[in-house]
Amino acid sequence: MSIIKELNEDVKKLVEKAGYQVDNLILQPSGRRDLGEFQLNDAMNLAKQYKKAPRIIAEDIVKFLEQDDRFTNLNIAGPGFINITLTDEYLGSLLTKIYEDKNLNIDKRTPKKVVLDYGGANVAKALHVGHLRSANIGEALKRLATLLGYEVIGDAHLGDYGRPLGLVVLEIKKRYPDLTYFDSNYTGNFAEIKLPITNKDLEEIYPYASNKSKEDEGYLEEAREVTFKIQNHERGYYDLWKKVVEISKQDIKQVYDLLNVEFELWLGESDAAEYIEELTQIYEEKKILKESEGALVVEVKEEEDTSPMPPLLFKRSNGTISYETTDLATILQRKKELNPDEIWYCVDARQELHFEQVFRAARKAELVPEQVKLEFVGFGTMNGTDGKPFKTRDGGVMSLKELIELVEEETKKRINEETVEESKREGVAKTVAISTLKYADLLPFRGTDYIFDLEKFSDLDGKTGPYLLYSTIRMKSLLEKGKHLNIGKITKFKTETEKEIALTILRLPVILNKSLDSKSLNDITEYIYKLTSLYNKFYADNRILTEEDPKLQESWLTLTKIVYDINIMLLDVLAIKVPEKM
RNA sequence: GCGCUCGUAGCUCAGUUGGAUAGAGUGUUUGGCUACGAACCAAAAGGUCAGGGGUUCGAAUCCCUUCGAGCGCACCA
Repeated sequence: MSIIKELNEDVKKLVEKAGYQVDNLILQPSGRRDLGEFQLNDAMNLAKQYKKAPRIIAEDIVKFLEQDDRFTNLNIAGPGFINITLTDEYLGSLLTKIYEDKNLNIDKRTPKKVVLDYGGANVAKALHVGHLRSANIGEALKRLATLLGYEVIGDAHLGDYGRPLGLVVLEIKKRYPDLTYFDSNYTGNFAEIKLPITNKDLEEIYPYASNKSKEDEGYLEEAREVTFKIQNHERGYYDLWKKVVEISKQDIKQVYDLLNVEFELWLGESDAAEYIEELTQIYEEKKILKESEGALVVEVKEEEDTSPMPPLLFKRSNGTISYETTDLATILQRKKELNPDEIWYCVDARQELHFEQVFRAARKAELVPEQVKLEFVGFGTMNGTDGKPFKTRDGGVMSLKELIELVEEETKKRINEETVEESKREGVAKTVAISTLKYADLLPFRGTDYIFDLEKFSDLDGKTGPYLLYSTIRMKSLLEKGKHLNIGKITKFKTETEKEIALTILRLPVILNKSLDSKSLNDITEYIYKLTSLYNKFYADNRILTEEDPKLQESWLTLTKIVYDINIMLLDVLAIKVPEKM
């Protein structure tokens, strides 16, 4: 348990001694720092319950708080706010403990096994700016949950099934009709046959085929047939598709590597497809499937629904499998192979209805036990400055690779040539560019749409990734220059800024848990900026290495180390790498 | 039509189970390197929290309503 939580418990006991019962007591940072460091609002809430004036209750509580020598400057303000300040000695001792053991500043949770579905990559399509959010949020959530004690298995859940692949294979057939893959008399092993196609070709072929299918009904019908053939493992078609997936996967992985996104599993929709037969059997046995307009559906509408709730499309009238069904099969697969306590889906908010249907259909067939939580973690859409989904000037969608390169051009210009040796400059420019993108992307609340402004994303000053990297590197540099000096105890504070830093450090456990509760990273991105900017103010106002008071100097160095360690830890949670120098 | 998410400074966004005087960044104006790294620090200016009503000690936050925006509503994924 964190030391700040222990302090909360102690205060709670004192309140109980005063004769009042509080369920969940939390010392909040005071909104009036001129009156105290923390505020306790419970007197107002207790007033109704105990039918007493809130100020009387506050006075009763303060009487007991006054007996504890860890507190000072206790006062009551307004309707009954109790302001509490910690003595310098006590505050310093708390920080010293945190320096000695980081775990005293984290509240771990009861372990759980979670499967996290994120990324959103589709085969034969380049990752574009719209894929940034799922990758960043998913990866950071995974790391955060792991830090707080969960076992999290990230799955890329590759979009490697369905009509898009049918379209790609069809178009390849049109362009290369003589490929061995299309020779039904071939008896050898298709896996050994080379495909004269690169990932670049695929990225061109898919949009072409997709557009053509919208204009040409016959072409679309052919694509449906090819999709059907692939889904039924027809020789040649199935093997060609496998090959296409392999080529595409390698390219996708490269981009995720750049973003520091690492999946534990690289399963795809097609892997879940192996469970479709078993899935169908379950639904048939439980008599859940219904025929409707030639298709098989699952009714998921409930009595109390006020919103539209169409049935889940299990099998299309043409015999192909819909993505609703592969998502159900994936749940079955995860239950059988991983048996998680929870499954989280980090996907675009526009898919909410789809997942509601899937979750209901899964419950209906009891694919997972009742207590297994299925959670939709939707994020807002990335729009352009015109408020519509982001497009480049020529109307296309900007690929992630292009975006990274654009920002990299900016970071290259700013590299300090005196500290970074030439051979490392390119790598540093890339690391800094990625930090810019990731931090800007994680800054807004997860659920709301936000504007993708290239200028904002290439901004390197102010509340940005580079600010955090620069400041953290500067702390490290300071610690290295002062490594011969004493470090380890915080016994003195000289200014309010230092106390502010100390109090901010103590908020960490609450921030981490709040962030995991809301499954949004903006609490963490705001927090790390707050902590860092406070430190930078302190840094600008004081000369640590030449300070003559040895106790003050040790306190300052110790404080620096704690802030540095928190930054390193939180940047790692956000999957942002810190270069040695920049 | 039904439903979901929203509307906060010129712009982009925060805002704690409802808490005291609504905050950041950016932009504008201005000051600070012979300095532990200036991708930094400091100061000024900038608000009818979309409008109206309600709940209460207290509302940007909860409820109702009007206006406005984006998104979703089975054989695409």
